[in-house]
Amino acid sequence: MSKFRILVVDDEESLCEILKFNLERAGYDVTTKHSAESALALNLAEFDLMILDVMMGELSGFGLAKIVREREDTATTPIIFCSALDGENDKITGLDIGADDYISKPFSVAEVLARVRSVMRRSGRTQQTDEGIITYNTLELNTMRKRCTIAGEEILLTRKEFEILALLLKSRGTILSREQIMQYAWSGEVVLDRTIDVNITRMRKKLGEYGNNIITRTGYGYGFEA
Amino acid sequence: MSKFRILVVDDEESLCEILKFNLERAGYDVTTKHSAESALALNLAEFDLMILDVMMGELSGFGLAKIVREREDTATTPIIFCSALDGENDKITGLDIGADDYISKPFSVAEVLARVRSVMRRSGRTQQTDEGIITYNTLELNTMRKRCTIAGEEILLTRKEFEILALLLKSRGTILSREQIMQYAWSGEVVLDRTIDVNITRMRKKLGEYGNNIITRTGYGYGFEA
DNA sequence: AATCATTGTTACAAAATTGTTACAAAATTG
DNA sequence: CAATTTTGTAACAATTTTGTAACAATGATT
Repeated sequence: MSKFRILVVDDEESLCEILKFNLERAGYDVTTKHSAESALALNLAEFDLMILDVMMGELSGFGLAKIVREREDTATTPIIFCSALDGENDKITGLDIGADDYISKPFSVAEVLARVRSVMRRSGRTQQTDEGIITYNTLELNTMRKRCTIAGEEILLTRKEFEILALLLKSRGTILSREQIMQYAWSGEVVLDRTIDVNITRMRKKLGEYGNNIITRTGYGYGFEA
Repeated sequence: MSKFRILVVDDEESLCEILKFNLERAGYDVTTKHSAESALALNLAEFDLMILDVMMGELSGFGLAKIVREREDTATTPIIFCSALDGENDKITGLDIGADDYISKPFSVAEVLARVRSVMRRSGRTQQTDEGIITYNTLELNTMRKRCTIAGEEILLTRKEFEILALLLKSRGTILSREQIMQYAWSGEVVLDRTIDVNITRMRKKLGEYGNNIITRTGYGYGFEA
């Protein structure tokens, strides 16, 4: 399993450690640096996401970000900025979004994780099928091995369940009609609508918390949402 | 065609930097100012869009907006307000002045980009959907997700409500007869006229302020207006 | 064959939605 | 302004849609 690699650049050492600890626990591969300059010594192209402090030594987070953007091999790497609290910046906290994002200190671990997930989702990196792996947070579907894991723990899904989940995850954010789901997971074979419902129910149970991510839009169908 | 020029006026320096960084990356030409007074020193007519903070020093964003509206050469420049206050009163004042959009802090970069795109679309008189998303100010209908949001906040619409609203928004500015609405949202199925009225009522309630945009033309039908 | 996991179907309960009606309010018309 | 038409909307009823347990059918495995 290829983990997502995150680079954290912040001059506050303790903050780096906290982020590293928590992000690693969430299944990410984390590298920390305490200055923009030392970060530049790394092969930046290998990171999937960067979390940069805005206020840092000579070269600020923005400065580093500009360099990252200019390099062809890192031009599209998502960046999350964070900056120290100064009262006014307090206003900018909260919200979960995508693309490049902004977090102001102090922030909660949950907040950072939410941002990271969100950015990952937006950038489509979670969908890269390099190795046929689809992930959402700690939920992982390996389409080659036909295996599903949550935080490394294997969840035994049956074939139909796996196919449906794979489709829902790949189409994350869109509501799929039962027709569409049937077309994909049953390859055109015709079964009753209710069969899909039943399979959804069975899957939700197995997925625990993640089961709640499978949403129902009455009258339309099902979808997978954050 | 030259780049789209955006003026950002906000006393929060870090926020300006973030907006500038991201908007520039999105291909816009961005100028930032930290007070309404310093913004007035610029040739305002050269901007295609302004993003103004409401709360700022002596001359507020509203004050600046009024001046912009009064000047003949900037009277039609689109304005997006942002503010930490999200009271209804603020919102109304802003929209009365002729703001094209309103974002309340905290907001995400993605949100701002979405609004900017939306304003550009409208000013370019190309109303319509990109990627199945229909917007009007902060009201957004995502036809893939079958989701309706107002300033990012989800509004739960039922299927019929969603279909009707989608039709009204797509046909913004035209009055649609109940026949037409029925044809679209009920796919030809026949129900009483009054059923549409009831669905309109239900929707208006859910949409809060935007409910007022759904207008009644006695004897004709309904429409969505600015 | 016996056992087991998977899958589809069915039936019923629960939830959500939609439609209808009745009366009040508003708009229009004579 | 009174009469009439049209619309707003609360309340209720009907219908549709979904959740899910239970069971049956299928096919794989021992």
